Amino acid sequence: MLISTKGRYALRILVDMAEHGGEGYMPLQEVARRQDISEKYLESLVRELVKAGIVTGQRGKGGGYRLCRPPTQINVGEVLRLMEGTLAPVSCLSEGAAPCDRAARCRTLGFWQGLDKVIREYAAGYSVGDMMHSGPDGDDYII
Amino acid sequence: MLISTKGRYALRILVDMAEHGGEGYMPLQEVARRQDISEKYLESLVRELVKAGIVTGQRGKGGGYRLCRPPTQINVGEVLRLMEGTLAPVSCLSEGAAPCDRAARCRTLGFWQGLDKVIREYAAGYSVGDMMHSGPDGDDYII
DNA sequence: TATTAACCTAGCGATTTGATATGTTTTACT
DNA sequence: AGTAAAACATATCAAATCGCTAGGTTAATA
Repeated sequence: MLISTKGRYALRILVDMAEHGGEGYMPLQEVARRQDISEKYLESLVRELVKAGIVTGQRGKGGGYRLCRPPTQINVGEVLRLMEGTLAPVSCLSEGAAPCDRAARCRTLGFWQGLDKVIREYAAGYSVGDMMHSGPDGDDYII
Repeated sequence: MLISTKGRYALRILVDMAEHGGEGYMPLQEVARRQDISEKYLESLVRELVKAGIVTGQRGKGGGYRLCRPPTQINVGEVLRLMEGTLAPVSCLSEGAAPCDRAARCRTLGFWQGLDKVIREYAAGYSVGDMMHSGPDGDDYII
């Protein structure tokens, strides 16, 4: 499985905030209730989004989180790479991985590089804004 | 990470056998030495390939394994799905996964379905035969 | 009969996953 | 001033998975 709950939940949080958040801050409790995910677990995920400058938090009563950018400016690949550490399908293509000493004569490397490319390109072409009015079967996804 | 050593090693075994195997059977020891992978670990992987009818084994002296089909007839997606259980990027798209009750209103599902599709289509277009004379950077991969 | 190699089963340390628990600090409202 | 709400922080943990290793048994050949 390429993507764990970290990446999946992070996207659901962001889309939820994009859909239901207005001008002000949205408490995580509301997101957790709507998305039916443990609030405490979401907290740990959102903290990463804060560190990365994707959302920002406001403490205290009336506080919560909100997106730092318009949803169309939040790229899905960026979010997934942040939450999962990498989007590479195999470890030898991870960012910062030690270069494999078999690389020059590896018969499978070309395949993995190609796969990595299609994944990265697909994700790069998708934003949180694209997801906002999306349903199953890509009914509004046009490349 | 989408693919573990199971999938990666299985492909290396198959390409190795395609390249170095002639008419007869090739002992796994040779593959392990050339590929620098523990023979015992390879055994457990090859057994799955045997069960799936991709390679066949011959016991005893002079025995070993050989491909059941020409390399161009062995699809990479098939091998990876076998070894990894699924090629789906997220659990809700795995073969035989319980359908998610949020599916109808899930904003992220369309994205995942699209990603699943590009991965499946890419892998479906690649065979072990394609890998045989391949190097890094997809120098011989043409869609 | 000895050797070779596939076949089989069990287990195991390390890591990751998916949380839960228990707080502390900041802010706004009354 | 006091209280409630919410972000922020740290530790812990059970379960699963990964990447092997160990120690055999069975079948075929020379």
